[in-house]
Parts: sequence; structure tokens; C-alpha cells
Amino acid sequence: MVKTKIKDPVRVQKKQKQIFRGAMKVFRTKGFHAASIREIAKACRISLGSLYDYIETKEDILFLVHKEILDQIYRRVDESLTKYQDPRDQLTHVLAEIFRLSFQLKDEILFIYTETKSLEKKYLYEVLQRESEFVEAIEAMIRRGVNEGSFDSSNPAVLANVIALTGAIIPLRGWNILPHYGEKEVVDELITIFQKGLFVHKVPTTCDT
Amino acid sequence: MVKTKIKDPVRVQKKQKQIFRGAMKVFRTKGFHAASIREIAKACRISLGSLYDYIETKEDILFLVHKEILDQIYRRVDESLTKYQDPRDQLTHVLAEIFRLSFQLKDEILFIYTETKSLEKKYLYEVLQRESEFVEAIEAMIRRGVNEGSFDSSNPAVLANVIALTGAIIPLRGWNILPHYGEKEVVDELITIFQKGLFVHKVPTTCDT
Amino acid sequence: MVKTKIKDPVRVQKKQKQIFRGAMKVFRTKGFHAASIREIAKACRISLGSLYDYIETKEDILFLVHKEILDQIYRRVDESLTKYQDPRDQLTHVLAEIFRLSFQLKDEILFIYTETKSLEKKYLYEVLQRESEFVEAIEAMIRRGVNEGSFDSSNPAVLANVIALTGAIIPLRGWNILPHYGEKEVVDELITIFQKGLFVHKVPTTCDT
Amino acid sequence: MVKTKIKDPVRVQKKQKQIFRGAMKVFRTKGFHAASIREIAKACRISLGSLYDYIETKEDILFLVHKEILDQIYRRVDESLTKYQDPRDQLTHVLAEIFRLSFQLKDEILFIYTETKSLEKKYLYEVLQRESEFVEAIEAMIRRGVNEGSFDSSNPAVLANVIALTGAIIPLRGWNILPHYGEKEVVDELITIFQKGLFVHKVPTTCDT
DNA sequence: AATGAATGAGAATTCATTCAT
DNA sequence: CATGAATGAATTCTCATTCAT
Repeated sequence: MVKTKIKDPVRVQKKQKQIFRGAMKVFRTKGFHAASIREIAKACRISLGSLYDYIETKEDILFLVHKEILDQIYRRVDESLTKYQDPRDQLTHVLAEIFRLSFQLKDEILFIYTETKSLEKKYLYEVLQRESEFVEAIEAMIRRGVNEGSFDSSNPAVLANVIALTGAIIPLRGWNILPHYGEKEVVDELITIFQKGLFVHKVPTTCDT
Repeated sequence: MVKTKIKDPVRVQKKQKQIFRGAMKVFRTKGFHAASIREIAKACRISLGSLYDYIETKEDILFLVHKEILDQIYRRVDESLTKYQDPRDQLTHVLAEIFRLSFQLKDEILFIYTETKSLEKKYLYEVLQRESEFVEAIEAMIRRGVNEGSFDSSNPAVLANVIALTGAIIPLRGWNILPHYGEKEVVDELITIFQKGLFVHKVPTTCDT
Repeated sequence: MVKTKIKDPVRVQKKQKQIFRGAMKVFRTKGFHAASIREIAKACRISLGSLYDYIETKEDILFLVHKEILDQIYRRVDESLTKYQDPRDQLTHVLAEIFRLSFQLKDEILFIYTETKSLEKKYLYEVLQRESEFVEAIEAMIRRGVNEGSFDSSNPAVLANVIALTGAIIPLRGWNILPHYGEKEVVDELITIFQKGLFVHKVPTTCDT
Repeated sequence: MVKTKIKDPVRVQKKQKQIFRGAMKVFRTKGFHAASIREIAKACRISLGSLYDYIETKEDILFLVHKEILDQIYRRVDESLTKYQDPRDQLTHVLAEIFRLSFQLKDEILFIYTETKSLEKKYLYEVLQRESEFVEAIEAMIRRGVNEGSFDSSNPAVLANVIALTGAIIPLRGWNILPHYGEKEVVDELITIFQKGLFVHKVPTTCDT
């Protein structure tokens, strides 16, 4: 996707990973705009000129970083999705994975949320496309649960977006949560909230008899 | 809070509002970093030199904008909070207000979420302090409902943060929602989600007898 | 000399003294270029607008300060010159006065030596003219001593310039002298140097007989 | 001493000389403050960006110029100092060298005297340190003459400072000398003044018998 | 393929001066 | 006469990008 001057694709992939790691190191503390290409090159341990053999624009780095982070997230959530069959189990474990990622990739997710706006159009489209597919997967999971009678949701698409958004709760609101509550406590609480909001209540059901 | 060279406080207040409006107009499309002071001054219809009579640094503008936006949000949510006594009514209307604001102040809230990181320390502290109080008010509302037996929540603080975060759902995920769903529909759905997650279910109670 | 908008000459004189004092306070630490008109106005306790009623340009202040400082110096040296008749006494006391001024007006003389270059032409001419007259007075004193047989100098004009320059030794080289030697010690040493360089040695004379 | 972004030290040295020459060309007429970096870059025939690869601050240029000028002066005076053994010869030739430099490096020395005050602390310290050593060398020369019975001085340190200061007589007072007297005439006169002030008079000695 | 020196457009900020009140 | 708000040209410095080696 990113145009390079170098032919060998293996070398390109290796270097792009190197660039991701170096860039992320700088972005973590300074954000995208405040980070200079010089700094990034130094953090990557690549010379300035060589860096430009693997990218064309500073924004290419921004895209590279986006891609790498989203890959990590989606890969792990996809694994959770395919691991369980029962909708309730599936939901519980997917939520758990999403919320744990909120803690583990705090800086990375924050970066995505604050810097996606700086992506130029062609990249933005691709990133949003992938994120869209991610949310659709969650939505599909909910719909399955509804169809099987396990879940109760009038608008799975909106709910899926709330869940995805809540996956950014630690990056975006950790300053107000982390001083008071631990990871396990928070993850459990978040899971409970969405379970309560989704699960069909069996008690009334039995009661009806 | 922002140091100015101008002595007349009335004039200062008037101009700062003018600066807020002009700056926001530019920030909306370019974000904070990409907006140049020259552009901002032009959008404010203030000369560059005069602008610097009312601020000391570009970051002062960032703070001014934060303050103005947060004022608007908090004022409206506070009104909702004091309008109703019954916890269920109160919750419903506060959520409604928060989620409607998500639509109405889409750009402003997005700005807050993406640019707060650029605030320098002294300003960041003040902004987070106010936001913290805002979330505490929501938390207190939940606790009252729990005490009165209307709500069921094991960790009102985390839940309050989820609610606050969801107030940014349109700014942050509108691209994935607005093409498919309208304001009323979304607001109702969001309210329902949190009601389900909070309200004590009376049916089981009567059933128990 | 400096053009003002104000008519009353008494008021003008009073204010210009005020301006000198305020300006000097700022110049002492920052020099002429680094001092802003705003700062100077504040130090003078005059409003910015009012300051500009008594001057036309920042350089007018520079000239005002020059004039005031040179007035002080020349007045005191002139007093010494007219106090004594005998060339040797006269020389001794004039030198004493010049070198004591080097200590007492350290900052002011330094200012003159470092900032005269910033004066615009019309003012520069006037300042150099006065300085020239001052040196001529010293030169005349030396010539009188030579004519009377007390002094021995082949080029009184150059010597007078050396003396005038040495009057700036503390401002210009105090950093290398003041940590080691006190005022009296230095003044006495300087007087001795120029006495030795000037006085006709009587011993050989009597010896010749 | 000046931090650069360029790695090749040979190139750095070459360019710094180039910067010195260009900067001095501008400083000569405008002084340090009034000279803009853009002007300096142009005079150096270096692009603005490239100039900043060799310096970090405008003040770095000030230091570079100081260093270069002082190097020239000290080198030449040191040569004179080591050339002669007899204190009287040594004094005469060192004075001659110093006073000739006063003519030849008129603008450079004037620059040093008027702009050293603008050096930031770390550089000021280094410059004064070197100047201090220079004066100490003169002082040591005087002391040797005193010990050998050739000179008569009660405070060689103060005298050394007067000599050093007189080395700036043309830069600082040339406007009052050059219109009337030529280089040779002035240098001879200055030498004579300090010889008379220092040399032990042999006539009285023999006379005493 | 890799290096790092060179470029100049553009950024934030300051400041002497004017002018309406 | 006095005040202080307004102006915009000019300043220092940064940085993405190119290019010769």
C-alpha cells in the first residue's frame, strides 16, 4: 500500500516493522505532529535518507503505524470470536479480550483515536473500512445471539459501536479510572454492564410458567 | 486564567469569546496543530498583534477553546441533573441530554477528545479536574438510585465513565453510525442500553412472592 | 534637541529626567536593543502613549540617556579642572576624578561605550562633538604643563585619548580587576602610571649641574 | 564547542570559517542585534536551513566570531612574546604588536568590546577566561622585567589591563585620532608612553654616585 | 542501498509605533 | 495631556523533503 523505492518485498516488510517500532516509540510521548522525521529516523536506527527509501511522506508513517496497531487488535479479537460457539460465552470472551486490550495497548489505542484525523483521505478510507468490518463482526455476533434467543437488542449496530468505543475507555479515560481501580476489577465490571444490557433474563421466563 | 496584556476585563471576556469562535472555526477542519496563528487571527477578525494582546501562547487558545466547550456541556448537563428528583427520571433525562449533546456538539467534543493531549500541564490539570467533577456528578446520581433501591450497580464510578465516554460516541464513531441511523433512534437506543444495565427489574421481585 | 508634542518646557524637562532614570534602569541589565519600549515605559511609570508625547523614536531615548550620562561626567571633570592652577596638581586631581568616576558610573560608562554605535547620525555627531571637547580640555591641560616645563609629552592629543579611554577601564575591564583590587588601590596605581609617563624628572635636572 | 548537526568535523571547521567571514561582514556595519540571521546566511552564501545545521542559535554565531577574532589577536601577540628575551625588547615589541593590531583589526576589536555583553553565560565564561590568560601573559612579562631590574611597577596586573585596554584605542577612539594622526606616529607615541611609565631610569642611578 | 548535507517555505512570537477615547 | 488597545512587518528557528556521494 505504501509506495517504496526498494524492490525486495522481504526487506521492505522487515524495515517497515522497524519503522513502526521506532515511530511508535516517539509518537507515544509526542504525538504525530510534534514528532519530527529526524527523531523518528533516529529512533528507528535508520538514516534519514534511507527512511525515505521506504516511505514517501510523513503520513505514510502514520498509516504504517495505524495498520500495525489495528492488525494486532483485530487478530486477537478475531481469535476470541472463533473460539466459542455459544453466544453468551462468545460475548463474554470477546468483551474480555476487548477490555483487556484497552489496558494492554493503552498508548496505541489512544494514538489511533487522536491521530486518525491526520490521515490523508486514501489511507483514512482503508483504516475506517477495516474498523467498520471489525464492528460488523461484533454486530453479527450480537445478531446471532438475538436470533438464538439469548440476547435482547433492538439495535445491534449501535450497541456494537458502544462496545467498540468502550474498548477505548482506558486510553481515553484511564486518568480517571486507573488511580482507583485495577485491571481485573474494571474488566469484570465492564463485562457485567454489557451482559446486563444484553442477556435475556431467564428468571422472568421460568417465573411465567 | 489566561494572562493578557489588556486591562479592561469586560473587553477581555468579549474578545476571548470572539477568539473561541474564530479558533473553533479553524480547528474544526484542521485540528490544533495544523492551524496557524495567522489563520486563527484572520478567522477571529483580529489582527495578529492584537490577538497576542489577549493570549501569550498558541496553547492559551487551546485552553480557551476547551474551557468554552466544557462550559457549554457542563451547564446543560447540570440543568438536567437538577430538574428531576426521581432517580429513574433523572437518569433518563441526563442520558438524553448527554447523548443529544453528542450530536449537537459533534465537532467540539471530537476536538476535546483529540486535542486535550496537547494542553500543557497547568491547563491539563484544570481541564481534567472539571471533567472529573462532571463524572462524579453522574456517579453520585447513580449512587442515589442504588441507595433508593431503583438502580443496581456494583461499581458506579466505572459505569459513570462509560456513560461519559458514550457521550462522545457520535464525535468518535459517527462516521459508522450517522450514515445508517438518525439522532432520535440512536439516542433512544443508547438510553435503553444504560437503563437495562441499571434499572432493578421489578417483575422478578413480584414474582418471588 | 528631541522633538516633543508637549509645549511646556518645564514639564518636558521633568519628564525627560524621569525617562532617563526609567530607561537606564532597564538598559543596565538588558542593553538598548533588548529593552522594549513597553518595559521602558513601565520602568518610567509613564503610559506608553504618554511616553511617545515626549519622544518620537526609541533612539530618542538612547540619545536622552547619552546626554544625561555625559552631562554628569563632564560636569564633575570640569569642576576638577578649574579647581587647581598648578599643572601637576591639576593633572593629579583630574585623573583622580576620572578614575573615581570609572568606579562610580561603571554601568553608565559601559552603556556609552557599547551603545553609542546605535545612535543615529544626527545624534552621534552631537555626542562625539561633546566628547571631543572633553578630550580637548584634557589635552589643553597637558599642553599647559608642557609649556610650563612640568610635563614631557610629544603628542598630548594621543595621550589625552589614552587617559579618556582609561576612564573606562572599570566598565570595560572591571571583571578582571575588581575581584582582586580595591578602588583606592586601583585609582592610585592608575594616577601613578600617568604621572610617571608625564612628569619631567627633576632629579636628572638637578644632577646636571 | 558549538553543537552542530553535521558529523564531518573537517566540513564543520570549513563552514564555520565561512560563517565567521559572512557574519563579520554584516556585523561590521550593523552590529550583532541589528543583523538578521537571514542577512547573515546570505552574506555567508549558505542557505538559512544549512546555516542552522552548523549552529543552534544566533548567539552561537556571536561566539564563533568572538573565538575567531580572539584567536587571531592572541596568536600574533604570543608570537611577539616568545621572540625576544630581554624584557625591554620584549615589552617594546609586544606593545608594537598590540597597537598595530588596534589599527589592523579595528572593526573586529570594536565588535568584541561592544558585543561581548550579548554572549550567553557559558560562552562569556570561556571568552573572559581566554582574555584573562592573555592579560596574565602581559602581566608575567612585566613581572620578569621588574625582577630583572629593568622595570619599575607597583601593580603589574592593573598596568597589564591598561595596556590591554589601550589595544582598543583605535576601535574605541579612532574617530578622534585617525583624522589627525597616522598609524606609525600613534603606535610610537603609545609605546613611548608605556616605556616611560615602566622603564627604570638609568640616569638618576649613575647620577646618585 | 545507504548516508547525511542542503534547501527554503512556513511557524510562532515580538515590538515600535499610531490613534481613538 | 494622558491612556492603552490595535497594527502588521520583521525576527528567529524548525522541518519535511531532495539529492549528491
